[in-house]
Amino acid sequence: MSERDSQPAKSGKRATINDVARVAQVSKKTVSRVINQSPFVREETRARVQEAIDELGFVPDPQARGLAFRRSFLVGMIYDQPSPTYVVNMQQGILDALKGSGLELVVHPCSRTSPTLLKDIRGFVERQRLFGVIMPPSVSEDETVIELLRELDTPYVRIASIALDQPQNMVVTNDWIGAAEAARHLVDLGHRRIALVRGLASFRSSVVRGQGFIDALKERGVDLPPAYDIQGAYTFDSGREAAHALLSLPEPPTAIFTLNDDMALGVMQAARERGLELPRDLSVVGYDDLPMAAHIWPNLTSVRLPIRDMGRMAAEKLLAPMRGVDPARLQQPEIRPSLVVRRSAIQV
Amino acid sequence: MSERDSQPAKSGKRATINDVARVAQVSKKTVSRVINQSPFVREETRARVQEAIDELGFVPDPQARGLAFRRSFLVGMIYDQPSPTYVVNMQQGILDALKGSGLELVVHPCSRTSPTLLKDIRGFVERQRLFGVIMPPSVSEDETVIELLRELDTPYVRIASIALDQPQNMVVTNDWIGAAEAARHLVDLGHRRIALVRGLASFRSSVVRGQGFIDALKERGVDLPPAYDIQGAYTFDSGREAAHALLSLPEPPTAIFTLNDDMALGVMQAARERGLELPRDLSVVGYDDLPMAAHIWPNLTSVRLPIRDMGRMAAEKLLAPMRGVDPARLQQPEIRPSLVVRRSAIQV
DNA sequence: CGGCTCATGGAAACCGGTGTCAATCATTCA
DNA sequence: TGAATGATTGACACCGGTTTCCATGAGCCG
Repeated sequence: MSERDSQPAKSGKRATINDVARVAQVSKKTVSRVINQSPFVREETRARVQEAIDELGFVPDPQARGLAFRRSFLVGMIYDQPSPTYVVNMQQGILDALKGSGLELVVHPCSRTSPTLLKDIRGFVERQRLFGVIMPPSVSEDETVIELLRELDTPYVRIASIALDQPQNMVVTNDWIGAAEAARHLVDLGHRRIALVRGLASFRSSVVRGQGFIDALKERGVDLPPAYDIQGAYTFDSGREAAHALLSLPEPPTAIFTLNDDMALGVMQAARERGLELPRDLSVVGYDDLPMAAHIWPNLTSVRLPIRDMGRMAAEKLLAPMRGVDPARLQQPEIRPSLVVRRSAIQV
Repeated sequence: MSERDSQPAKSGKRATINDVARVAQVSKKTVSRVINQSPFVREETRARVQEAIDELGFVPDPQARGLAFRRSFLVGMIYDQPSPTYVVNMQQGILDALKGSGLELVVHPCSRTSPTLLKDIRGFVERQRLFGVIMPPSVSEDETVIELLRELDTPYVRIASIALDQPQNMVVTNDWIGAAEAARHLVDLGHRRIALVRGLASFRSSVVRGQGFIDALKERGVDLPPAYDIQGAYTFDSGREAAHALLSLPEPPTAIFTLNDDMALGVMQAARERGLELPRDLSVVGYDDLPMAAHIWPNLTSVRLPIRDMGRMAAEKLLAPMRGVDPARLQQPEIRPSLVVRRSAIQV
């Protein structure tokens, strides 16, 4: 084990604001001003206080500060997203942005179908007096939850595939484009009989992605017959069933686009159950680009969303007021997914 | 959207302990006693106070309470585990146990190789005055971190594959058995040339699992020649390389056991790159039973660990003192993994 | 019936910061 | 030079709980 740092132990006791005040020969209120970057402190005084802070290794107690501010230094991530990869990457992104800010991330999974959803969230947010809340789909699309957060006067940022809210409260992913790219890719490979397996209709992403796919096909002069437009549920099994249905058609598709990777796996499974060889007999394109997409056989062509960056941006929006950032400058460009071409979709 | 509950809005303001005291006609100290379940309150009084609490919907402020207790109501999960599935499941388990306790979960990924590891953790734990910390491997195996937590006088629970600490601080998984089961399974299928791809040597699990595998083979009279014992790194690529090495041997194995599923995928990839057909030409068994194990082709036989339960147990150990549970009664049975038999390993 | 212990409840200080508002200081204007 | 003006700073109450210490009433014994 290599050598590691660690604080000089500070005599076992944490320094308080009073200690700093004594050392710097000022009142605790002035120390508080320095901590909170108040502009009403003479530079000379500020420097003296800062020196005392550094010398004592003083770090203000978040609980005491929070009590006085009537707001904690905790950011809540409320999610009902079932994909572990999505969740962990987003947590990472949020933590990237939170680093050094003194804020911490509290995770709070939930179920939109639970009858106690609102009570749970209210309890969580209100009790902890959260600094802010970040929500990915699909809970980000639940207006009753948003209404609750507004009532509780808690800042929030929603991540979703369409702008449901003011820019400072949204990180928008352009899922239309992602699906459109997939469509163009398949058409360019020569496919004409291309099927679509959608996700849960209750997810906006499913609608937006589906539309992007259909629009792009149309652009290229390809039609999506109703029989090729299947409603899935974002699960492996729903993908499998959809594929069996599609492949039983008198004129089965030569390519299938699924709105997430789990369903793509289900499609591949079904194809093999029917004795097809992949990718020769069927091209498949997924959405999400899970790590395993690159690890399965054949490697899955998929649409990648920069989840971690999305988490980071969401957290930055939450931090903006604290940092005095102009909200207008915050209107980051829309998140654009990119198609990662691998070997599951080939020339027809 | 169906009807949902939600508190009756309580006139916009949260009730404080003073409000409760006024309504119940007692001092705030008495209310405090009721909240903290002090035995020195007459039953009649306690009931009256409880009634007032319920009527007002009073919930004590964790920040104020924490300030007075000099300890927050936050549980930290510190991890360097790269598998999203593992992390999310463990978070779920911890939250299962925390539900209703008033504690929240704060996540804190870290890197054991970072030169600032200890400083980071110290800052996190000390600043937040964490109620406790839960650590899965491999950070749970880092004694410098444990030493730090002891110095900070912060309760912790370690999850690991061997008992590194006192029972109240440990959730132990019996990885020896999991690997042994895999070995027996392969031998029972008729395999004799069985190879092992280990994980990072810095993970205890890799050592324990490897030993379990070797011991069980020996039990069955099968030997593991050095050329069949490959050091991997728990990554897809390391599994792939290991398999290429193994399959280039003059006498290649007919089965490969990898100490996690990612490497199993790498092995499968390598096999296909060499034109082998799975599972006919090579049996593969993994460890972890990631969700995708059941979704890839051929379905991966793998060893499953009840990660969520492990997280729950860890959190319960942390809560035990608060609940006045006898630490002796806490010595839950060791966690036993189970082999999930699928189709990636077949009769030779 | 007085004295004493035990169980309870209350007043006030404290946890470690922040807000309010008035006092102090340095400059500038008349 | 005195007063006005604006920049700095500090005293004190307060955030919402807990703990310490003391007072009070009840029950018990001689």
